[in-house]
Amino acid sequence: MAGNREEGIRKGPWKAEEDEVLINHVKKYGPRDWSSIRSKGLLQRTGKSCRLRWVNKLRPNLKNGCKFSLEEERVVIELQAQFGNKWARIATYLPGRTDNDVKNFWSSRQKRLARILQSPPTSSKSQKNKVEVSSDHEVPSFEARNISLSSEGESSSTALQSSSSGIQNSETIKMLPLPDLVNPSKLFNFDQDLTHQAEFNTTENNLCNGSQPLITFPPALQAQSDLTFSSESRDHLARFSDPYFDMLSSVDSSKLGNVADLDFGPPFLEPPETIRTGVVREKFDSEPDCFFDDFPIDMFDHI
DNA sequence: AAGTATCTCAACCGCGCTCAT
DNA sequence: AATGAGCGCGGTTGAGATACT
Repeated sequence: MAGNREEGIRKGPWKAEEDEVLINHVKKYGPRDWSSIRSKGLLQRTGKSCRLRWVNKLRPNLKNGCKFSLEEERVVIELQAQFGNKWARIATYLPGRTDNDVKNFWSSRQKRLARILQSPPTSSKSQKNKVEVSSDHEVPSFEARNISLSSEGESSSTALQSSSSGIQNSETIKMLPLPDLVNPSKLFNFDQDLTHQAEFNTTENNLCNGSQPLITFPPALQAQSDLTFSSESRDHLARFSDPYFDMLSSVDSSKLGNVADLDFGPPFLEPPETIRTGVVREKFDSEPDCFFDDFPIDMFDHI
């Protein structure tokens, strides 16, 4: 009876003895014929389970228990934007990482982002960044406890920074309609959307011409919101849209305490004037644990 | 110190593809 | 050509660890 056959299958955490049997099998026959392990009576595990265990845990040269480096994060972000959720493919670019590792990394990153966008303000400190809404959509407040600053910024990031610093006050920026941001299906590609659907015009004309929007979105996204921001707000928006500016990952707070000494790479080598001299940098030094606290209040007034 | 929230990781499940029969 | 087994992949879940209040 099939039920009896299924009953013999072990599930759950692997024991050391099972690992040993699996390793011996691979030594003998190579990483294949997974189903034969059970049919030979070596293990009461499905072939699938055996393969998974080997690929994710027992395979040589795995970086088990080792957090993703900034470089690895950068690669994942870049390749995810390029390939989508092709974790196995992305993992091939990261020696020692499995598709499961990449998948877990991305998943927790997205969860953090989702929570940041959805969680209500919990303190008087975060109240100042509370989003005022006039629509009937439920709108998240913006709060983040951690930021991560990739040391691998690219020229696009630098371009964004310098672009932003050139914007004059009261320019109009087309933004992704908020309801789409709140929609979970969109939410999980939020940073990707901003990064890849927005086109940032960095021409000299636009840097100097305050009447033109510097951030333009594809026509499909331009329909709804015309938002007006101060130049400071736009600086932050540009950082938001930088694929290598990962505000969501943890960073050593002790290092942030002396942020001036850190090497942030290109995005921070030429920070916008507001960051170099203004209140943003000052706050950043003193209160590194709340990214959105750095945003001027006016930036969300129109959402 | 205790309770709660969040994160990380390992493992399972279902689907689809490939290949042998 | 049809079928089924084996495999690979992406999505999801749950347990334990850690951080926060």
